[in-house]
Amino acid sequence: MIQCPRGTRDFLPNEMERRRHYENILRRTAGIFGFREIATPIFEETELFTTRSGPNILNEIYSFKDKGDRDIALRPELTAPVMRMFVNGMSNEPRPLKLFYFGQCFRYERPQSGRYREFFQFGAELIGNANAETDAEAIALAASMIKSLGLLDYKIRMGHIGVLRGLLATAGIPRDGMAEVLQKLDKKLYDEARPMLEAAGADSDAIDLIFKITGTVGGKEVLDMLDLVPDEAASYLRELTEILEAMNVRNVEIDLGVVRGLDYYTGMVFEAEAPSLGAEKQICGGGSYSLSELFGGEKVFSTGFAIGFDRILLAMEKEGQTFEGRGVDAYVVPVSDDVRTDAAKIVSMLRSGGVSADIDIMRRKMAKALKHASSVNAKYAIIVGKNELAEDSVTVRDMTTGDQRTVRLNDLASMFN
RNA sequence: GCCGGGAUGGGGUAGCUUGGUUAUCCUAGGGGACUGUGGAUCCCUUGACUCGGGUUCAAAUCUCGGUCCCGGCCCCA
Repeated sequence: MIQCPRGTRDFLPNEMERRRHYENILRRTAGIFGFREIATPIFEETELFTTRSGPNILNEIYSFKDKGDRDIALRPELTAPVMRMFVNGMSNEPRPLKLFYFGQCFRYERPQSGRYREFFQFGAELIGNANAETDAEAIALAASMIKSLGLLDYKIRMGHIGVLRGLLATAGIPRDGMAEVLQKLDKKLYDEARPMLEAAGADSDAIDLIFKITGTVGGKEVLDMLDLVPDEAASYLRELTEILEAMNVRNVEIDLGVVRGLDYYTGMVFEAEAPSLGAEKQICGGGSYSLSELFGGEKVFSTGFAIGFDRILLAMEKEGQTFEGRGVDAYVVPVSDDVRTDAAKIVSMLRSGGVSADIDIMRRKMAKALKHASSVNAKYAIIVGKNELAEDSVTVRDMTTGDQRTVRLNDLASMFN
């Protein structure tokens, strides 16, 4: 038997219906915020991703030569493709551009809980400016999306990449040595970060300050600590916080230890996590960045984020949230073989009227057909028999209550509106 | 890349330690009992030992390797 390739999944009808349901909630929410959907190719020239993230990602992506000897890669994320699209064809559009996408991405990684080789991301990019309003809009959308799905246990943390970089630079940490330290600070592994900072020549006062600032998480009061390190980031975050409050986004914690893995983030960065997911708990990540110039365009500041759709669904499952699929509205049951043609006319009439309608095509006897209607969650069974047809009518059975009544064919479609 | 646990009909499982008849049970699918009324009951039926090698008279069971799944580490653009 042939299995799914490692790290991929089949989605059966029930699961697919559930996924579509939540996808559409996200689409609607993005639309409410004035974002418009786009789509880019599943595969791109490999160079797009190495330009963005460096040659090392080749180990982590699906890349290959096509028959024309082109270097091709399955997209591992969507920010780079969107920025490519922007540079190629949208750079003269009125700004800001507010774009969102939903699609699968591929990474060649060891699968585990909440991590697949084919996974789905829902994301948004706001292209055009680097200011607090832009960042607030992006965070507000992300927060609203998570909320609209109905996830209960999660938190959003917001920081500023400039604060930490500034602190580390002041402490004398060379730029190329920052990544490793930042990573430890992000996870709040101070015991591991301290020797690294000491080795780089930072004195203990500087280290204490770094730990204090990255270790405090909370509301606006956290910003007061920034007085210790005068920086434009402080006033920027104050402004951003104010706008978020005005937009009624109140569940965002300030955490100056938030670090995103990539260099191209320029200012605000944020993440959302669902604690129930354990190791792969991050469900959303983003920030403000500048990428377009890497792809040959002018330099334009953007803010974007991506939501891990599979993970957020997983988190909702862990919260015990269930999804009830919808069956058809009407299931047409011919009482006997000699009325099958009439039954076909009736199901066709219903469908023309926009009613989701199904019909027995297994040539089952009536009792079995009703049983089947029940097992596919039909709301009503439309029983087509000779007696009723003589009066241009059918019997409509409510499958939940068992109530039956006779309905004239002319009135049938309208009873579903 | 590293560590651990797994894989038995479509789904869920028993059997494995101690190799031995036709591989257990529940559920699901198809048909029937029921000639115009579902979810009940009964009967019939479909359908599985992850793959490959080894040990053995004999392997679901022991052994080695592959594949895939689950959990953790690393990483996470």
